[in-house]
Amino acid sequence: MNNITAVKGFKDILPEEAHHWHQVERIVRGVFADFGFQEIHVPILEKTELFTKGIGDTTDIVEKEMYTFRDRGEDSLTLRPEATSSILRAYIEHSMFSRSSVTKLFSIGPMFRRERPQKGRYRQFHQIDVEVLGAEEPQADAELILMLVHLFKMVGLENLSLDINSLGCPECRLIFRQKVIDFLQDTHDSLCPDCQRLLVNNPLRVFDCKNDSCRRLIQDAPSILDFICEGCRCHFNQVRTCLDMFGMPYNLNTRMVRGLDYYTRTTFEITVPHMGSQNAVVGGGRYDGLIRDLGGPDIPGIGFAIGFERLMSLLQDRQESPPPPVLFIAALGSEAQAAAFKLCNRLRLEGIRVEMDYAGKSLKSQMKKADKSGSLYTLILGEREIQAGEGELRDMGSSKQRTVPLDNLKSHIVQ
RNA sequence: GUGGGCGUAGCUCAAAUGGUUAGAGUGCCGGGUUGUGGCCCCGGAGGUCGAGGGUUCAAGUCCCUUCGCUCACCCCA
Repeated sequence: MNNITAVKGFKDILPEEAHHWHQVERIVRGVFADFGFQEIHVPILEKTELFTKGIGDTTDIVEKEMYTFRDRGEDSLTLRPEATSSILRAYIEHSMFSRSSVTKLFSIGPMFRRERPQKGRYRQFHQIDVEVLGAEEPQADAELILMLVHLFKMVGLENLSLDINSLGCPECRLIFRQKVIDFLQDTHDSLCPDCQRLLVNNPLRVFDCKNDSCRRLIQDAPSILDFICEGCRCHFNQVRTCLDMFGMPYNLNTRMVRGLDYYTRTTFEITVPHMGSQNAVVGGGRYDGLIRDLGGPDIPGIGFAIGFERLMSLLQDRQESPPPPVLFIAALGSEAQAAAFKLCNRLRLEGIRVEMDYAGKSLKSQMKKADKSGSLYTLILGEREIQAGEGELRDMGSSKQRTVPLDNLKSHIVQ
């Protein structure tokens, strides 16, 4: 087998799976509509600069996971590793902030990260991305989380674990950052090599380490909530009050940090057990300085991304099959075949799902095919039936059969 | 980037210590049976045993190399 295969980590979504995706998308879009979100399509290719500025140039994503190349010797371009940067770029580029004070957007599409593929992790994967731009109020945070949980409920998932935290603003985070460095300095040598490196570049991410010995050290580390400024503390408390108002359970996880540098204040994550370290189905948070950093006005924002493949893997048990055809036409002989071909397509134009076999095989073979397709009815056409302008219509459920006129077939079919 | 597992038919897998023309189930194609289909029966097509090299009279099996897949670490959604 020396055939050309798909690129490593890039997956084909086969028809049955695509159908399941579509079902979930429909539900998701319905929820977004209820909450006043509008869809935006942005390109999958952007100037590299957008991501180094947005995500942060010391993050793993930017450092070693992006698909970056030169466009025929011109600009450095990158296949987007996440959607927020692109959406904000579009928001700024089209001055969408001047249309209304608050803009609610969603987008669904592929992202690209060159990591080693694994269960629940692909190099091309899909995200459902949601952004609220222009709302600083804690209500916006709570509302977004409410919608998220509602969304999961609507697709049939409940009792998932919601973690929330606040990362503070750049000012108070700087103070906390130093506290962490001070705290870990003494135990520096006991940290794993990765964390030793992180301590210099991005000390908060040491909290994310799965290494047991690092975790033990971190247990006694200071909590960020003890160091955030009055404004951030107040904001976060209001978010929590709102969540309580909705009766929404959550874990306060002061060790949760995010892998993208742009996050500020409220962050949240939905995880599911038994998914190893690929357990984050949703990640999100506030990014109040990002629009400004990308060259736009100083407008606050908050959003989240759902890992589509991970979401779908949780739904595996309750997937419906694509709808079967309503009618299968089995034709015998070339004359009947020709008539069936015409009839088949005429009915399709009238909005009925019809299938037939063009190969002109034996009746048995065609009946087998009809049965396999799961069609509700089968119409049997022979030369004799064509002459008479009628056909044998069989109800596949009851096995009852009757002769029906071809020009009025539709009225005999109960869809 | 690091580590483990696995590559035999479209799919799921067999083939004891190396030993004749590499098998089964399922799916596909055809035929028989049947109340024109489901169940059952018969037949057919489909494999360079991932690739390359080595050991041997003899390699799917042993050794080396390589490629691919997969799982975990890492990271993230």
